[in-house]
Amino acid sequence: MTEKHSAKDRDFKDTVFLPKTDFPMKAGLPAKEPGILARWQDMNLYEKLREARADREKFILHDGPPYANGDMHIGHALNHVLKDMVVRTQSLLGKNAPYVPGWDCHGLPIEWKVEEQYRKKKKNKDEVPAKEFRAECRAYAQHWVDVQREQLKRLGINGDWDHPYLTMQFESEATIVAELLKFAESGQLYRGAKPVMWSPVEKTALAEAEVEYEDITSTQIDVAFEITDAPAEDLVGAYAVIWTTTPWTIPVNQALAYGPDVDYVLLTIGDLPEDAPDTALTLVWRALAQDGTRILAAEQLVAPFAQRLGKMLGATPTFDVVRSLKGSDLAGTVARHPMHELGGFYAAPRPLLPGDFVTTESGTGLVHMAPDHGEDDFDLCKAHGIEPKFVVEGDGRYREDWLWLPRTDERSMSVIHPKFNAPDGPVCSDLREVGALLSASTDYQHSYPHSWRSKAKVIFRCTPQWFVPMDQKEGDERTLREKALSALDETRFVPAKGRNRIGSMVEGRPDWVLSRQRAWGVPITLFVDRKTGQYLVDPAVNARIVESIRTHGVDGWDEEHAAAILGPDYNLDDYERVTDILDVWFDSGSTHAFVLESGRWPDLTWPADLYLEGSDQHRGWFQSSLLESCGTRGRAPYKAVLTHGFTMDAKGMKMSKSLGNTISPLDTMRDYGADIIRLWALSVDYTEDHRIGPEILKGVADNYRKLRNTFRYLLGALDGFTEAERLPVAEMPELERYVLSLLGDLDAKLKACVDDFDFNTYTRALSDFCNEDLSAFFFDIRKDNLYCDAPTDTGRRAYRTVLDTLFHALVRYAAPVLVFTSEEVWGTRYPDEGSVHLLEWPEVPAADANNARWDALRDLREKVTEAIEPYRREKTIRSSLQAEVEVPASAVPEGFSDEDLANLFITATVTRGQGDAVIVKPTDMAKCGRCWRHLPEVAEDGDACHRCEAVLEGMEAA
RNA sequence: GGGCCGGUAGCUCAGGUGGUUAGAGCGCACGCCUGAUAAGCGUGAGGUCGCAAGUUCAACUCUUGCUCGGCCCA
Repeated sequence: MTEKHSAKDRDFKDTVFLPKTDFPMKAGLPAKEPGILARWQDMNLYEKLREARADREKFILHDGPPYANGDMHIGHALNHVLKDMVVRTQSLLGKNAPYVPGWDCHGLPIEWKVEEQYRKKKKNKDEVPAKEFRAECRAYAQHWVDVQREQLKRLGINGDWDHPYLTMQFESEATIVAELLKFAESGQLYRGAKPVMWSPVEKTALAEAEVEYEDITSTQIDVAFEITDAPAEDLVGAYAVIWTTTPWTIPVNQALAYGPDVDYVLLTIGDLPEDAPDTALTLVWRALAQDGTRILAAEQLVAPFAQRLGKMLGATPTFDVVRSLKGSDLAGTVARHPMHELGGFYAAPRPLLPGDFVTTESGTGLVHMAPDHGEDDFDLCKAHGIEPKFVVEGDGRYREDWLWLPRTDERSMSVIHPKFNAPDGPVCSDLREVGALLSASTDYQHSYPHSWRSKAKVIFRCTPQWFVPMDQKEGDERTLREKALSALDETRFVPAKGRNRIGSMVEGRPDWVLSRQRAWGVPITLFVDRKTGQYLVDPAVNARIVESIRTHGVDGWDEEHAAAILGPDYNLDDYERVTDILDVWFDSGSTHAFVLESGRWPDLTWPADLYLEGSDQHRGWFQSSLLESCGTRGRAPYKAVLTHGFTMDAKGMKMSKSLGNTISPLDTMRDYGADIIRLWALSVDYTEDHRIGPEILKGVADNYRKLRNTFRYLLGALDGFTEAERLPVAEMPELERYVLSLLGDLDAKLKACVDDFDFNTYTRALSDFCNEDLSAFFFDIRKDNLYCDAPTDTGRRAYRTVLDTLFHALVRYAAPVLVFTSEEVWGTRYPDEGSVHLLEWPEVPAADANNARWDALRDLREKVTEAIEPYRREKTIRSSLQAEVEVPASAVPEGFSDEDLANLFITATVTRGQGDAVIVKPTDMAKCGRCWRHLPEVAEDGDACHRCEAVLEGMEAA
């Protein structure tokens, strides 16, 4: 400190009231956040908040369970930050907003991982008892639940982490079974069939993800089906030609399909060219031509068909068009199976059915339908009352008693065996024998599904499955589909387009297939009467089923418990114990029952106020929950649904490990801190797909720093503030009241954002207010008062009172976003007052200010800074305090004095002129050594002005 | 291939029912301040509003096609 007392040389720095705070400019979040987290844990923040809001209105956000497999990824982070923001903002509004996180634990991916571990140990899954296998799946899921729980906690997600829900908890499993039995009791279950991907080698159904496509060469054949009946007479006796690459499906053909919009031609066979070789085939062909044989095929596909024939005949045959017809003209046409002479199944008529899936890309435009072995086939046949036959068994062989056999060695082969399908194999031979095989060659290259594990070919095969019907009228005369659709009308969707998306899915979806032929999941706990095929509905038995699951978990349905469950009134031998497990979507669709309704978490209530997940869940959880709840309770389990898009890389491309463009939230937390990820998630338009990348994160970090510095300034400027210093709003200068009114506007805007779940606007409004209204305007103008006015000065007291109000409002607004930083801010000022997260939405004092007048004032202020700029460029003026400014009198809003204007514009003087322009000139006045203002009373640069003189005297007296 | 959705400055986002030179914040460049200092203030440069047709006196805004990207299906 200088000892010189002459005003001229004195350094006044120590007499100026600079902001003072321990709050560091540099955040160091990665190091700091864990400590804050530990404090919350020690003080039981979640429980404290429950107690504090115990008697308040509730807001129930029901957590959709992520799959317990692998580390948290960016999608989890986004989803949970949004959920946390919802919960925290509702809590800030004073509501009781509990959050019980959950996990989805059953299902195939976990089975795979456990099997993978087996393979490493050279163990065979089939040799491990099911119970033991499930125990390992359970342990595997639990491991990842624990890992993800820690990662989500680290993100600052506030929830009941000590009591999460898991779909594999016995209580959950018991409720899932109870829900299933509700469907059973109300008759909303049936056993049907569906073609699934089936591996004859592994003798099991495969999921799409277990299948890989490989290029192979298959036999392709053209087969003639004789038309026996048709509305058009010239079709009768003609041959419909079909083409297939799976000859083995011909023995279960039940129909033909045509495209209603496809153009067909009825053809007669022309003579073969003279140079065609004389073979058995050509002789037959010439005879056909002689007889006037007519064939039917799609016009566009005649040429490739002729080429295939040409390869067989040695010369490409010609055709004469008898007439053209539209596919729709084929309605009502009936053909017969080439093997019709076998009688029975083969003697039945084969109708031609309209199929939208029929194209003219390959084949003949007529498709043979085996409902047992194709999805299109199955659906089309089902729609026309034709049922599958189930004649290919699990090992891929035709059933021994099937009419087409008897089995010989070659006929007992698996249908995927190349010899079975070969041109000289059993199917082709039989077709050739009856004159129906027009061509057969093993030269068709295409991609075909193979088992991911065994690399063997897979087939489509119908297997019995349990379904929930979508279109069966229930007790209230409405179908499940109708109930679901009307439930959607009563649900709020944010954004609104979500309704459209899930609505069209519910309208179009097929019956819900509940069964999976798997091990790790909740069993379909049904006893089926072996005689009638009906499942048993007995409340007493069902109660024992649920009890057994509650006691033993999913093992409670094992064979060892069956007799006890069934009880003395039934004979176990009369019943089939279903061993399928439930689709995991039924598990998660039941979370509303075992989480919200169960009473296991007393704070929770049914239905939920909100479900919040990614837009992929329109087909997933939103829908399974809707169907489950509509089927059992007649309404949706949620009042509102909020969806978010997906996170892409910096270029808008999907993230994938193979592209190497993934961003891990774990890395980001380590490098930047959780608050940065949170701010990112709440800054982007999460209702659509959005991006993340190094540049974006850098931008978020910059934005964070601006917010952090606003708080740092507030803390520093409020150093030593006491209640005694507070000034009533009515006594404040107009600028203070104007800023309070801006705060009121912000408050209203933020509240609206909370209601709309529009957190992007929320964070933007918050940050714009800090930057524009505070830092660049209010704080800048009042810097002089804060630094240089006497602590007792009314103006300074007014300013600090408003800063205090701002502090309390802003720290609350920021708390749901920057959960760690806001706690650090709060703790810096109030080290002993709990947590910022226990506080409620601030009361912002009403302040009157004519904002239109202030808007005009700020416009003028902008013109003034603009006008000063050229002088600063040429360095005639350095600080704006050196500028004397003349502004157009007409541009000044009423009620501001020249002195007001000089303060607001931070200039030496402001005067009014009659012109239109802002005129600037450098001041001649000397600069006060303390406050740096240029004032007439200052004789020499460095002297103190009157105001500062008085302040200095006051300080010396004290 | 089908359904739905999206493409506005380097980045993140605004732009009721079509109407003057398309906005903001950040970043960037330049300058000021050196008493919020790895901070604060100011000025400025950045956009053929994915592309192409069309409707219209007039289109970022409406229609169609294309393209790129996404989710869900096949």
